[in-house]
This record gives sequence, structure tokens and C-alpha cells, in this order.
Amino acid sequence: MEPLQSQGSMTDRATSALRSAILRGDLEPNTLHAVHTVAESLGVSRTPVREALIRLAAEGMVRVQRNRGFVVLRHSPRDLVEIFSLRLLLEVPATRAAASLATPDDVAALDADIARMRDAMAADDAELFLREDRQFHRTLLSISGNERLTEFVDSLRNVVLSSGVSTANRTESIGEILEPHLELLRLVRDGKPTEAAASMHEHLVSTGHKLLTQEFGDEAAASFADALGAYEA
Amino acid sequence: MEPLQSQGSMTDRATSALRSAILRGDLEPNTLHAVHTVAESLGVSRTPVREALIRLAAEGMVRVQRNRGFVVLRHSPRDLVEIFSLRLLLEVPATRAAASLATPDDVAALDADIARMRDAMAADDAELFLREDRQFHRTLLSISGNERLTEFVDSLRNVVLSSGVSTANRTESIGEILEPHLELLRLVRDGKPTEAAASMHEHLVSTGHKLLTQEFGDEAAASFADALGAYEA
DNA sequence: GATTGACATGTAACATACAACACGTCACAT
DNA sequence: ATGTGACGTGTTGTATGTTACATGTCAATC
Repeated sequence: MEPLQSQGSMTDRATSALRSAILRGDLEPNTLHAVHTVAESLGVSRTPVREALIRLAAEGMVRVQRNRGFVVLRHSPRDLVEIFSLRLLLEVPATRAAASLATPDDVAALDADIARMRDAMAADDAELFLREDRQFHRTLLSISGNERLTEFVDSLRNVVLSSGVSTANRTESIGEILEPHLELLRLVRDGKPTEAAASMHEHLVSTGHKLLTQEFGDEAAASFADALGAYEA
Repeated sequence: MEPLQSQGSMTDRATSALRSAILRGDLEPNTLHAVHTVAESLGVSRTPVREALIRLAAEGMVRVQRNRGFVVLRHSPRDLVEIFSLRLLLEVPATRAAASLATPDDVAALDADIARMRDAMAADDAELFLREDRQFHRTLLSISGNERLTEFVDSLRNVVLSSGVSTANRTESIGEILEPHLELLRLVRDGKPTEAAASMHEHLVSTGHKLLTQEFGDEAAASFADALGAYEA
């Protein structure tokens, strides 16, 4: 398992340790695991691990079975479809709002995020790049003013993070991921809500499609398109 | 505090006991509370209460302050605006999807929910009515096929429940709340996605507006309208 | 041979003991 | 009078002991 980072409460550390262990695939999905095992391998007591599991269960990453253990829920194509549908329903209108509300300070913050993405790209650090990508989306969404929306969308990405990394590696250069973000920044800066929303829509559909195709094949990607169709007018 | 219902784990029971205590206003907001106090008054140890607090913190109902206690977060007009914005962004498209996907079984389930709402109305049980109202929305949303969407929207209602009760009592008869649901059922049954979506939109805007007006006045309601404007094209 | 039930085993759920921490208070020095 | 620091108090955070439960096994019975 572990390294177990060196800040925050034990519970916090256990939470992120578990999250990355799960995303790395270190904890076999659909199998019963015992809390005490994990606790030992992390070098903490059972309590913080248990509390971390309660959080992760709320996020839908694990399920706790009474007096039996917990299982890591393997995410299916259906999960990805759900997540990208939700992101589309929320991020597109939020982007529209952001473009019509953004102050110069907001634009500067987005700019700073992009700069950090560039740095990560230069350092060829895919994991860092993904973290900064995520931060860019957070910043953008928070401009809309809806804190709950920002938090929820961000939490959705916990389920997909590892897949995201592999996307970056396999199907396109990091630079190709950067481009849509530059476009978003430009449209938000220039106060073009409709265009910004369209750009976000396109960005998410394309990312979701790529992810689904590479993880589960063309069939799954097609079901994504179907699902989207039902929501739209 | 308590009665503490008689099924489920201690943690489950503590969670719902706390939730209703908070919504009833038994735990003063913006004040530090100690876990051991609550645990005593519930007759359980601190552990399940603590675990319940972790869940409620994830829902945004409380905030835990390290080594100090926890505070009940008083929801502001802003919270209500956020929540109804999110519900609009999600429930309207989900209703559209539901109307285009619903099977006869789904319609029957909705019909059963409505019947239970009628029963609650006949028994003049406002609290039960609200629970059934919530169940109707759950059923409707789950027809869309997006489980995460259903759960998230449902969780948003935890914050508003008590206000909802007072809405029912003060500003309109229960019968007037039933009507929009009947219309939704009709439009979903007849497979009219666009009309169903419009009906849900109208229903949510109207409910949100009423709630905000009665809780915080016209000014707050106006800010709701403003917020919606930014999301829409 | 199939079915049932007692029991052993492993587990989470819960209670409790202990340590670390944040904060208020009060004495003391300046 | 004011600032500073030690200390007391109340609280969580964490560890660990204890209880109750879900399940698999295996023997007894039909």
C-alpha cells in the first residue's frame, strides 16, 4: 500500500492513501477486504481507516458489508457514462455563468492554473498535470459562484483519476489536452458565455468519448452518446 | 433530543436522529457543540455519533472543528439558491430523459407514489407528505437511469427539509403541491419529454421562489432569479 | 444422499481509555 | 496599563478492548 503523506489528520491521510491505492488498483475490486489488514499496512489503528471508509463509501468508491468487510467497487462503463453526463449537465451551464461573471482577478487565477499546467507539461509529469487540470476546472466552476456545484463536480473526478492518467499517456500528447483549456480561458476572458459553454461541452464529450473507448471499447462510447441524447432537447 | 428509532446500526440511528434534531432546530446553529453531550443524550457512545457527524459533514450540514467540537451550519439564502440552481440543472434534463425512457412499470411506480402522497394528504400528515414528495422525485429521477444524479439530488433535499414542511403549512394547501406532480406524471406517462421538462422547470422555480421569499424575503428571491439567468443561454 | 442445526471463525460495530491539542485565564514582568 | 507566557480545562483524535453478528463447516439426523 502506502507511503502515507505527512500532513493532516490520520483520517485524512488514510483517506487519500486508500483513494490512491484503489485508483492504482492495489486493492482488488469485488473482493472482501478487512479493515485491520489495511490499518496494519498503513501503520495506523483501525479507527481512522474505518472513518476513511465511511467517507469513501459516501463517494461511492467502496461498499461496507456489515461484519464482513468492505469491497472496492469496480467502476463500470455505466459509471463513466453517469459521471460524464453529470459533468455535462453541470459544467456547461457553470461555464456559461463563469464567462458572464468573471472578474479580471478570476481570469488571472485561471491563467495561473494554465501556467502550472504548462510547467507540469514541461516537467513531463503526467500526474501533476492531471492535478492542475483538475484545479483549472475547480477555479472555473467556482467563478460561477455555486460552491456546492464545484465540490460535487470535483468529487466526481475521484472515480476517474487513474483512467485520466492513462488517457494522457496513451491516446494523445499532453499538449493536445492543454489546447481546449486555452480556448476556454480565452472565451471566459473575452466574456463570451455561449461560446465558452459550447467549448466546454465539446471538451467534455470528447474526453468522455476517448475515455470510454479506450477503457471499454466502442460499444460503451456509443451508449454514452445515447445517454446524452435523452437529456438533450 | 432523541427518540432514536429502533432499526439499523447505531451510526444509522444517530445520523437520522442528528439530522432531524438539526432540522427541527434543536441544535443551535453557529455554536460549538460537543460530541459527548450529544452521545449522552442519545444514550450511545461517542463513536457512532462521530461517524454520523462525518456523514453529515460530507452533506454540508455540519462542520467539525478539530479539538473544539462541531457547529451546525445555518443555511443562508445563498445555500437555497445553490441548491435550487443545482436541482434545476439536473432535474429538468433528467425529467426529459425520464419522459422519453419510462416503461409502464415506471409509470406505475410513480402512480403509487402519488397515491401515497394522497393518503398522507388525507391523513393531514405534512411530514409524511413531504417524505412521499421526495420519494416521487427519486422515482422520477431514477427512471433517467443515472443513479448518481438521483442520489445527489436527493441528498440536496436534506438541507431544506424543515423549510419544506413550513412551506406546506404556511403558504399553500397541500393540494396545491400535489397538482404539479400530477401534471408531471401525466406528461411522463404520455411520453412528452419537452413538456415534462418544462413542467419540472416551472415546478422547481416556483418552489424555490416561494421558499426563498418566505424564509428570507423578496430580495433573496430576486437573487435566485439572477443566479438562474447566468446559467441559461 | 440430502437437510438441518450447532458451532467455530473472522469480521465489523461499539465502547472506552488515552494522548494531543486549542484556547482561555491569570500571574507576572516590563 | 499592557504584553507575554505558563498552565488548566475541555475537546477531539486515535488506539484498543469487547460484543454481537454473518457466514462457512461439519456432524447428526432423516
